[in-house]
Amino acid sequence: MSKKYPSTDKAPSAKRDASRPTARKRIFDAAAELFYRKGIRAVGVDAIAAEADTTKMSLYRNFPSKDELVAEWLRDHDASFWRTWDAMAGRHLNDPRKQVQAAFSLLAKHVADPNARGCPIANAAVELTEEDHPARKVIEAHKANLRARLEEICKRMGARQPGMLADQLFLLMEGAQVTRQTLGARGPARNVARAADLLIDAHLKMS
Amino acid sequence: MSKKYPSTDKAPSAKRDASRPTARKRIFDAAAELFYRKGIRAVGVDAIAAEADTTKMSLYRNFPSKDELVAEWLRDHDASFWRTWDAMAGRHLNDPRKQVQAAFSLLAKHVADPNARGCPIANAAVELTEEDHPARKVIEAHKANLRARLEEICKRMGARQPGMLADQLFLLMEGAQVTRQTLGARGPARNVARAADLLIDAHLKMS
DNA sequence: GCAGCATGATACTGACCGGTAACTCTCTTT
DNA sequence: AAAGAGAGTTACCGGTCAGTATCATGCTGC
Repeated sequence: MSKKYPSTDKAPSAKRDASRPTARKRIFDAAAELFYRKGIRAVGVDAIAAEADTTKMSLYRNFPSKDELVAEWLRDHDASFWRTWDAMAGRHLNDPRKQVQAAFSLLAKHVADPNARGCPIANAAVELTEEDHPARKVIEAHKANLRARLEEICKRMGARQPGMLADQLFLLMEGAQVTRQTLGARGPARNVARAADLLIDAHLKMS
Repeated sequence: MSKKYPSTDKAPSAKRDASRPTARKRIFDAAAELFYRKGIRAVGVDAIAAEADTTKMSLYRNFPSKDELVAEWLRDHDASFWRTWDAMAGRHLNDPRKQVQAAFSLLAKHVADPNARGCPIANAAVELTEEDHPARKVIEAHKANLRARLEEICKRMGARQPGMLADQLFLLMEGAQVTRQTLGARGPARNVARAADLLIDAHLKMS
């Protein structure tokens, strides 16, 4: 068995198929799925290539290194995160309170997903400890941006201490994502939206 | 060079020294430090042995496998966590509110430590995704225990919905630990104790 | 028809992974 | 004095890690 198919056999084919995504896309999608589900360090480039139904060579033709592939995955997640966020914000343009509630509602829905394993960017922060890893600046920029947008909304809600409220809402968000991975979908993460409401009320009553 | 020291050379020595900790202890301490600082998967058994100033063989004489060493490290952390917790609780035996405040004060102090990198048990939950990893039951037991103790205190504080308040305080704790790793010691984690106070006040006013 | 390009296949490097075998040394206990 | 236990040393195992070289294949635009 396995004698590198003599020429009589039909060629391996399945080469060019208009409906088939490019090797780059298949690799990227496979990497995203495996990194998220199993963790970054737990997934090797061979496993990614196999899952993408291609070879390591195609991976290295399309991405300079595994580390850069990881960074690219996180950049992609960052972009899609903000697309979702902006769409949500656009639906409640003049109601900052509704914006926060919608954000926490999205979070609650994500955390309830049976396949959820927290925030890929926060998880990467835990796994990738080298200071010069290309993913680190993506991580810091994303979280700083989220924190800034929260503060902006808190200001528009009229909070007396918008920075502090933003910090506290941020902690709830991050806590829900990581708790998903220890106590599951039916754990404390369920109550994250109600906690946010309570904190907002408390801050607005300070005015 | 390196010709397995002819008998003329003094023996490698440095063998038995009463003041020197046992190989087991040195290995355990080195593993704890490296796992916490660099991450579990980022640290190999060779690195642990080298840091402990011994060899891999001594590691495997004292621990059945790396996975078990990891689990043992987390069990040790769990035990010392509860020793600290119980000491704290003992200082405020009849004042549950002071107990929560003391717990969050300890958390705030830890998060401010320049070498802190979050909760080792929560970090392990992010890194170790295999369901049958021996560390997983340590993780789940520890976090479930923490959640239960919080609820007990919330009951004694007279909260109308002690389970919900416990969930929300739990989210703040976990959020502070993970945020330490993305936005640093001067990030949102600074305000975790004040958030807890606000949530408790809000819940107690429901009565 | 032909050039260019994306893809595939196979084999390889050197380093590291977790884990083991076999032997020596030294100190402690009896 | 003998025996045993703890520890150190060296060498090794098969497997996987990230990353590369080389050659063949097929599709597409000119």
